[in-house]
Amino acid sequence: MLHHSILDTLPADIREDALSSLQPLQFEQGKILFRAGDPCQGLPLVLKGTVKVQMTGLSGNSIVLYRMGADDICTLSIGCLMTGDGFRAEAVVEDDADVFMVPRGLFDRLMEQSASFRLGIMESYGRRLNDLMLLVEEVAFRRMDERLVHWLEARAGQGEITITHQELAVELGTAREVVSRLLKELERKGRLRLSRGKIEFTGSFTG
Amino acid sequence: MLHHSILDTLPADIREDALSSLQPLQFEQGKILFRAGDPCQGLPLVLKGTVKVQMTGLSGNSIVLYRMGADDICTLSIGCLMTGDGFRAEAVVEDDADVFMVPRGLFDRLMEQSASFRLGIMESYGRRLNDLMLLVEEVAFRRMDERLVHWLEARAGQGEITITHQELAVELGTAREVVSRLLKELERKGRLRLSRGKIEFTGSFTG
DNA sequence: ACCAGTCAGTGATAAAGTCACACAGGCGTA
DNA sequence: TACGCCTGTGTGACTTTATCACTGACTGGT
Repeated sequence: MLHHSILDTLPADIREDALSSLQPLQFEQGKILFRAGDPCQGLPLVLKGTVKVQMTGLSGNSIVLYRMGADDICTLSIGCLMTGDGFRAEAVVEDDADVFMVPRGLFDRLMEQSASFRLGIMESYGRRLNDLMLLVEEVAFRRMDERLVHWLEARAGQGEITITHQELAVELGTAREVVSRLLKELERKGRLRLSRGKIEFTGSFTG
Repeated sequence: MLHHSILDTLPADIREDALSSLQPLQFEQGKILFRAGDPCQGLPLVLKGTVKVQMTGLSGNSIVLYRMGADDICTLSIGCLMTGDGFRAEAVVEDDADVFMVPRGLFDRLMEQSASFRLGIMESYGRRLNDLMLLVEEVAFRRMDERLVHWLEARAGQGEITITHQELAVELGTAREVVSRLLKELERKGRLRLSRGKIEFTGSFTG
């Protein structure tokens, strides 16, 4: 259970070394893994749960940049770990999470000694860059109503979701009023039903 | 002159090995280093010149994601190199550029053998992630007139710049008409003078 | 001088962001 | 129970940005 696949392929001796110095840290939903400005304590390997990474602009508005799930690596931390700069984003635990915090020294050792570790890190970086590039494209050129419907469709499985309009606005990087109006429009069309802090999907939603 | 600082700090023997297998490639202004969909041939180390990386959305609109200058590394390529996926963006040479193309095998060897090379790669990745995060914030929350003025101010030193409204629109990820209108507004205020393919700044621009 | 291609300007309209405010639901306390 | 308080939602008015459609201006080649 408490296990991360980037450690799986390590040679046995190195893995022993790594695992012996790592304790899983537990974070409850809502906890902040790190805030903007915090120095980096180590490279978080997510074992379980989900964590969202969001940033707040000078305007005070926020936007979710990406999320991490089980087996993910918080690649963003590596840069901060190397340069000593503070984070520019914050990470919020969405579902109770277990995390290995890999300190700088161990990270350096693993990078030196394991080709598979290096590969895992490089792949993670690549994915993150890709995510961000796609996000830029989406924010710059896609229509908000489409983005909203797309976001909802990806989560409509359960029949309903618990989220406020404000939180949804941060997901999409827009204003609360815009979300309220677009949702109201969808309700008028009969695709969902709204109540305080909750969105219920009607059968016709995905269709 | 033809030199990249990530290779400087390599141990002498490794550096010999690397330099002996690398030929600088020359690209003229306007040349495409890679296009969306292209497979990755190697990791480009930029020795000289500047290269901009931009992507085109499904809508057909484009936006410049970041630029690379002398001593920069095209970190985006690493992910493609690892996974074998094609690029999702394209790289266009802005000022005549010289580039070392580091093939997969050499890259792996350098990552294995040199801590300073690893550090350089990690730092480059960190910077790129940061750039993209800031870009997301800018695109999502900043006003277009401010962004345009900011872009112009950063280049107003020469007194005039040669660029079309369409190219400027790609820089900012907006439509050509929007740029035309905002520029016209600035001209009315006396901050610059417009002519075909050129923008001249008046003394009052930066003030 | 003419033509084709590129570049720039602009009106009309739609989409999205901002500001201001009203009201509703839920919760604790007098 | 009644009152206030906080959070969440709805909406009008207005500004900014995006999109569509079209016009005309500049440039280089024949």
